[in-house]
Amino acid sequence: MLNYSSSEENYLKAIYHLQAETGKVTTNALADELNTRPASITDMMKKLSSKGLLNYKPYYGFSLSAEGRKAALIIIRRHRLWEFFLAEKLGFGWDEVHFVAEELEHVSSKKLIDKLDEYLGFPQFDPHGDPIPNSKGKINTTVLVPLAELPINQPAKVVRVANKSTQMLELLGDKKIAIGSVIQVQKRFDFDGSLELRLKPSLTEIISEQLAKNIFVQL
Amino acid sequence: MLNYSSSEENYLKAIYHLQAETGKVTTNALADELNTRPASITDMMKKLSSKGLLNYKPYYGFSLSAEGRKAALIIIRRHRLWEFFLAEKLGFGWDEVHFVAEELEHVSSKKLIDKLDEYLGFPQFDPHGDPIPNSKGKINTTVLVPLAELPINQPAKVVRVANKSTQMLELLGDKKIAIGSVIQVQKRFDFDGSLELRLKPSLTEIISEQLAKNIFVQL
DNA sequence: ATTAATTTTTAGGTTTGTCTAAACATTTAA
DNA sequence: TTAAATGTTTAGACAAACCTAAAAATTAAT
Repeated sequence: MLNYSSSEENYLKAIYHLQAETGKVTTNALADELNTRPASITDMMKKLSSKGLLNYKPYYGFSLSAEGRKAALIIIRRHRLWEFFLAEKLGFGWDEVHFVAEELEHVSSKKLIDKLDEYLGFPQFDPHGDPIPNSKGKINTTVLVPLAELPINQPAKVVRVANKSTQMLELLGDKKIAIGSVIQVQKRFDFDGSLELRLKPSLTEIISEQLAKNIFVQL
Repeated sequence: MLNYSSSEENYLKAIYHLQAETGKVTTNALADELNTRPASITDMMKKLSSKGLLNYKPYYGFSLSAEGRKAALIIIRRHRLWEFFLAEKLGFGWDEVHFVAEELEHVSSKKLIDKLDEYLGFPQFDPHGDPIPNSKGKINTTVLVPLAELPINQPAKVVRVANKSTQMLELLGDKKIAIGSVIQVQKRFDFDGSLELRLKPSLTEIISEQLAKNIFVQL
């Protein structure tokens, strides 16, 4: 198993995420995601493609090779296992785990990660509901329904939140929405896409369309 | 609290250890400890002294400032807490923990380390018996007796091993010596300094002087 | 007390990962 | 369908952390 620098790992991860979320990976989108300049992206793309981790032709965009994808999933595995550890064992809030896991994910010992996985009881999802790849880099990719698209009066369970910002997680806390919450959409306001949710028989909340797009449910 | 690069942290730690073990810190000794060239040491000494972490005058050697010492102890704290975690919670062997902790120690979140400390039950010693500094950087410095200097027939408990190499830990495993073992020196062979130890009424072992110098006991 | 050996520092390079500014391609709009 | 806007790449610099080779300072030996 090869070893990559922290920078290389961050690029691989960012490419994977952009590919999964928006379908296409462009120089500017990556620069934006990684808070770097487009020129730095071009440089790193050359490097990673020379290592066979991605397919790249100038001006034609890029995508992860099979090897690059696998490397990205290993890094994502580390990240999510550490997030689980921080939340479950050390009592971190789900809005705090991401930042610390960004550092821990670059510790590269495979044995460490596999032992940690075992110690944690082979968890399937991180605290935000994202699936944790297994030690071979295989990931469970169930397609989930964004709350914004849930039919009226159809009960469903919150299983994932897509945005990890403190701001969003604070808002969710305020609305009493967490992973596992069972929700029903009582009304959809077409004007702005906002939703009236029923959380418990006696508890309803109004949420914006923007928030609803970041909450994923399972029927 | 300031933040240092992994390299800076490794230098601080190495200086601390050399200072504690041999009393003096020279350019060559440090280069040796860190597997770098003397020229690199000089470069970094300039950098660290300009940051106020050590006292340095060309050709006059160097020593940690109060701030540098505190920084070093924070890094050592992280290292030893991770070692404890790896051994205690993940089931790593004591010969495996050092290497992985070398990476984990550079993750800089103070909250992470303090929560980890709490989770582990505020351990006082790492798996090799080295004391773990507290969150303020204070370290317990009991002076211990090397087994090589233990009087004949005086029972004592093994509390620390100074060398962390796989080779030494393998040898200790073979001789059935571990932290906590109660030992008596039955005979000292002046020719080569080797010792005949009594581990249990029915178990004696011969060890070299070199090994005996790396084992520390408490009466 | 010179000379020799050793240690430390300086001078000048290299690699990695970043940057700015300018050039080049592609896409969009008039 | 050419011009403008946008997106991407190249060219050249820079800082961090390392290196080699040579110079300078210190220490040891005759």
